[in-house]
Amino acid sequence: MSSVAPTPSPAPPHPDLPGLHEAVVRWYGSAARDLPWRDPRCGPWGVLVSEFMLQQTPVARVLPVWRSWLQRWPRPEDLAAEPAGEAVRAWGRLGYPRRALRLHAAATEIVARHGGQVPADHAALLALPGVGTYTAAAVAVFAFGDRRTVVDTNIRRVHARAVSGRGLPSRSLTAAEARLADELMPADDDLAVAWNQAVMELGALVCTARTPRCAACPLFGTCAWVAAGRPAPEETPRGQAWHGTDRQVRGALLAVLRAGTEPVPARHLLGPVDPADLVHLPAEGLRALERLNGLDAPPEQRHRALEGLLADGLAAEDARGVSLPG
DNA sequence: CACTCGTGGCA
DNA sequence: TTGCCAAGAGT
Repeated sequence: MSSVAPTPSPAPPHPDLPGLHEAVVRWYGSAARDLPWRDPRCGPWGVLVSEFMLQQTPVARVLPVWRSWLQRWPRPEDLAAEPAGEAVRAWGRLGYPRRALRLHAAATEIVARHGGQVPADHAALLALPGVGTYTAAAVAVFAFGDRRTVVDTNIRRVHARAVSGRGLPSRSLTAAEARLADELMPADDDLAVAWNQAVMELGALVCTARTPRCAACPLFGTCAWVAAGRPAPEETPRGQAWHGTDRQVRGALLAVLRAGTEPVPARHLLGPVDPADLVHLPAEGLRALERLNGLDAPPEQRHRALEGLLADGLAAEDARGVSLPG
């Protein structure tokens, strides 16, 4: 037996995993926010709705919309029973309104294929429109208590700093990162759920992107990034263009469509609009039109933005009767 | 993999 | 004031 080559033992991801788990979960117990979708009585539908809304959107802006949404549509079948346009309108100013369309489509599919109940099965969750890697894992863990690795932007940042000693994670998720996240997971089911939730909260409240509050961090003493002298990030994230792009125009068009209670002719959206020509719109719609008129984007850009909206699934009836010219 | 898709608060 | 950033998904 002495001739057998020694099996290379994989390097441990962290010198003291139990200590790491204990420190972060304990911190969560004293510092976590009291969010309604964390209430055990919330249910899978409330969790699913929250995860859709929280995609690229801060908690503070989600809270009021989430409350009114669940009050109006307490079950998937309640949402599925209404036109997708109502979902877009109720989405308000959360941004990325395609999420509203996909949430409506997900509710429809939950009714059609899962008896109106949010599926507990991870593969079934992943198959729902608008549900990707993160959201499927989050719902499986936070709504159904699965032991599954959750990786979001907060968790990636905590891992990158506290464990890997880097200023920020890379732009896109690497295989090494995913493997590290797996290796850091507690073996115990309940502790794994708490770990996922706690690391995410730590990234959201303390280990923030721009000005981390290291003095308040439970990992300050063991953080690899602090130990390395808090080196600057290796790659800086790319900016998100807005001014002068059709993205800006798209937002203005959406504001008009949301506010309108009557069908809005497409020609009113494509060029400068005389508000006197649209007296049937409520005040909010008029203000949105004034904003649209104030944009410096050329008419061609407005055409492309409107066509982009329609291509995204804002069909005529969904968007209160918008029709293309001609 | 790089790119796009809204919106608003804050450093 | 301007740019960064936020519980991603789909292509």
